[in-house]
Amino acid sequence: MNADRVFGPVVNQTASSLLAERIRTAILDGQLSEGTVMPTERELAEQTGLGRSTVREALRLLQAAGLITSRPGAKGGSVVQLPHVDDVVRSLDVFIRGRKMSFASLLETREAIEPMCARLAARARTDADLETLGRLHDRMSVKRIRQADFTEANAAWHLAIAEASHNELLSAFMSAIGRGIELGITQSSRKSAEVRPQVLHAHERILDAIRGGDPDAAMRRMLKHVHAYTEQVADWQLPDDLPLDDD
Amino acid sequence: MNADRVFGPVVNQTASSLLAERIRTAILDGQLSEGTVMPTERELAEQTGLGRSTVREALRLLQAAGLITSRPGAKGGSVVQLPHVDDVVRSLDVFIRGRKMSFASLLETREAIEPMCARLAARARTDADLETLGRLHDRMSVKRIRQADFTEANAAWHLAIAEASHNELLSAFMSAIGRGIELGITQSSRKSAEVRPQVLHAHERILDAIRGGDPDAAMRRMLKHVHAYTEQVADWQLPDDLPLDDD
DNA sequence: TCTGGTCTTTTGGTCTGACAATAGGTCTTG
DNA sequence: CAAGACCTATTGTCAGACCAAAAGACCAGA
Repeated sequence: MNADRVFGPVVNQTASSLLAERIRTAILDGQLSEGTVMPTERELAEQTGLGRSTVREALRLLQAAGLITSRPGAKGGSVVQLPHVDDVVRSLDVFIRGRKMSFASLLETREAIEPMCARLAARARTDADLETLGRLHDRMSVKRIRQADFTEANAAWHLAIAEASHNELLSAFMSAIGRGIELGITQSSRKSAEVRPQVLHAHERILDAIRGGDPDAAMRRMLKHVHAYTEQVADWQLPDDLPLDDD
Repeated sequence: MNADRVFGPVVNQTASSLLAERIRTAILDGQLSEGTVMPTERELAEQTGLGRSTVREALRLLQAAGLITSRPGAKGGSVVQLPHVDDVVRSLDVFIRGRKMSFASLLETREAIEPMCARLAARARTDADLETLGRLHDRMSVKRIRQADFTEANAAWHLAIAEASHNELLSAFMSAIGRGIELGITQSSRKSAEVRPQVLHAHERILDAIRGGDPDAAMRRMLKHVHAYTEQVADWQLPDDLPLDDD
């Protein structure tokens, strides 16, 4: 019998991370529900036998994960909360920027996610969703709109599609990559003004399918739309002068 | 003029979170590259004019985001590191579990992501990827395999597909939802043994397409596979007795 | 009665100084 | 020259103090 690699490395957790882990699992297992106010730091220190600063470091760990918020003052304290979309978006943003993920990877990911968003939106969209989408479409349709405004409204439109899917996970993914995509587009879109009519037309057709409750058409048209855009970007980036970053 | 709601809430950031934010942007902007050892806590305290405990809380905030690790001892200190896949997976896991996302949402998300993974894998797969996939497939093909082992190997196979796409973001997404999917499957798969031959056959056809470098076929077959599975699960859950959780 | 101050109390936020635990380097000694 | 003792720098933890903020009680004056 081979006895190599039987024992993994011993890590020696810190007290603060152990306490944070205990509280985290308590929250995720439902023992501490949203809105519950935790004991005061001094009480926690007493209960756990740790110092107050150690307890505070554990709370910072949880705060960074979006699982608690702390407020000073009477009736203050650390309040349990469910992780908000913003928290996961920030985490993904750090990952994307930290790993310097390529624009192409982001476009690939979008091409995977958005058609499904459109598909689900065609089923789950509410009247409020349709109203938001219509308003954003109008904002994009303004004649002689400035490029920055167009790009921003475009990003908002795509995000609104994701939210109309009423799948929190997919819309969180879209929020996370949307930022990077928008940034990449503004860097490589000096000639994108000429494709605006096509973009608007594609959006209209997608919106029609979603309004009409036709999941298959919505998905198909969205796939075509984002795929065309990906190809377009590849066209711009390959033949032209390559230095795109200008800040 | 209406003067209501002109002023939003004032937040009053803490010193520790401000410092953490400064360091975070320094890291993401590349001013602090991976492997850099930060100044000691006492130095940071002196440089910033803050107390050491405040500096430490800022470091815990960054540690939770996976941007630094700290080690005691001489030549120790806080070392800058890029966020690892595990960090973003943990964040997503907290989100999924905390928000109690439905099994259906996870399946929808998988249905969006995995076909694209298969598509990209058909282009980017290495020999090592193919070898891993083959080995996992063999593990699943063992006759009279126990259900738990089958489910686990199945999850590993799907994850390996995502990794073969060589798109870090997509494979991170798959890791994150894989856990929840596996859990949901074990809860609703008392009769899933009967579909094993179909699963194995679908996997073989997908693998063939990936080996042959046929992105369209790989994507199409994967879509069919996961979609069929989703329908299957819906069939199981609707007509049968509903109480599925047994722990 | 209502509005705005002022005090009190409770709580998180920060600072200081100390010691423990750890891990790398150095020196001693067989 | 190698094994172990010692040294030292650094994070981990603790205790105690004070500051800052927030909520409620109380009060004064229009």
